[in-house]
Amino acid sequence: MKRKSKSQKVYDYIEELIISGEYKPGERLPSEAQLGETLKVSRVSVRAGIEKLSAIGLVHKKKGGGTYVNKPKNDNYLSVFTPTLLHNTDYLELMEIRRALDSLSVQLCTQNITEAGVRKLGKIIDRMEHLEEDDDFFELDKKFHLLVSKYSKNRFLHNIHLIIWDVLQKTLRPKYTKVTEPSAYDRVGSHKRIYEAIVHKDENLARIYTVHHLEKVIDTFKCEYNEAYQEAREKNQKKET
Amino acid sequence: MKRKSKSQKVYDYIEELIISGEYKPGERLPSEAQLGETLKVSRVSVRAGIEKLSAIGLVHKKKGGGTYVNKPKNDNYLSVFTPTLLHNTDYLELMEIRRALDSLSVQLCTQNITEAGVRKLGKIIDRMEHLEEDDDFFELDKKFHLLVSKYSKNRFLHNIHLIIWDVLQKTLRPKYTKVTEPSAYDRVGSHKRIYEAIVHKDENLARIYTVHHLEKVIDTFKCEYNEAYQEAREKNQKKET
DNA sequence: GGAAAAATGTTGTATTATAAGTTGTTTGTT
DNA sequence: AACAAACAACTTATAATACAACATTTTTCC
Repeated sequence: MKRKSKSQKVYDYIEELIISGEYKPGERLPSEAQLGETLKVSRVSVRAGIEKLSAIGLVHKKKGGGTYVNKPKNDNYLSVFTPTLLHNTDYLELMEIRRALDSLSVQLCTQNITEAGVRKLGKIIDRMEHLEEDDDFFELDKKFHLLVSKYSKNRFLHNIHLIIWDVLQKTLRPKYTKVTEPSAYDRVGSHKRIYEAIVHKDENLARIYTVHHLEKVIDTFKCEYNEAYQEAREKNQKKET
Repeated sequence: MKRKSKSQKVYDYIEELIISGEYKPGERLPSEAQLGETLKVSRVSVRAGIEKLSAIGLVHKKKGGGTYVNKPKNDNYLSVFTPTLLHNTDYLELMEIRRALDSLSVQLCTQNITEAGVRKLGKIIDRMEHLEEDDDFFELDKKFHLLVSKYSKNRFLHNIHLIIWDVLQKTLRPKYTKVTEPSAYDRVGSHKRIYEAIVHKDENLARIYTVHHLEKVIDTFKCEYNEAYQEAREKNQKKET
């Protein structure tokens, strides 16, 4: 099953090191030749991989200079949601956007959802209520909101949600349970309230519950935020030049 | 000033032909060798250019098969806003998203804007009011809303707006004046009302005016929409297989 | 006619070579 | 010592060629 191409191997390798913070914004990557040696692939494959990274705005190349990790401020706009940039404040910004977009998508969803769609949502709620380990809740949370956005029948909206959740999965997953643990009960109830509003075709109520739900998540995160922020500062101070 | 790289040349060339509809979704591109011959560049450069197109999800490659233009349904999610897909209904969907995002950004903008920012917005309003030719209104419209989103101090939000306006510029610019012509007076007034609400730090009013503004644009477009839809249908019928 | 096999076309990777830009060092002059 | 020019080393950009891996089309054979 190792059907991964060489260029993809390079791509994944570098992406991983950027996301993990091994390569920091502004820093220069090893030369193509070096990377090729490290990964045991030819320079052609290295270039192909880096080309992709540069296309989505994770890095940029300077002829004769080298390849550099992009800083957040660069608005090569395809990097709207490059995973690297998601720390603390960034996460809050993202949730603000979700508050706006989710309330729209739940509204449209209530208008357009089919009976089959309602059944699918119901199943997710059901699984949320009968959950043993906490590990799976992220998946269910994701599925629920993506299903809602799907039945909004707005393709762009759905795609944006796909991106957002992909980013959340990559960056937040590890600390997710921690973040939402205090409201372990509410998180199921929040979703159930939204679901029932959709069932009753009450788009206004669904929207209100969605906003409430997200504001609760934001609040919960803000409590953790101070901790995380402190940790980050300490870490940075250690590595200060 | 011909600082365009070979790979960029390839990228632009293919992108243009895809956007213009020369290469249609599902269609196979000429082989790398052929493209190289056409553009007088080596296969390496062709591959680099296509690599980028593939990274942002405009095309996909099949080893041994060829390179194909992606269909809209493919949710290789970086192609959220690939210009090609913007026709009629898509435009309405996009405006729905704007209604949600612009009301958020104008709200945040009102909270966070600086005095210098207010002055910049004022200048744009001023130029809107003293406009001779219609040609420039799109630029002013764009600048106004991007400035608002910039002062929302939410980087993701701003980036999404950058994408949206880039798409609008590429796809809608030609027929823009036509679409908004009926409301030639209102379009200045709409923006001015928003601006003044921002000046008076009334975020709620600013939000309401923004929603009104966008709903007006949507309505105006819906009138044109029927015409455009008819044209599209006729065109499709001609090319029916 | 249908299936197997061969031929052809296409992308993926490797190798080698050269051009062109960047950076740091050395050298030479004052 | 200070400064500038020249140089060397490194890096990305492009090119040309070759072959591998996979896909499609054509031919061959039964």
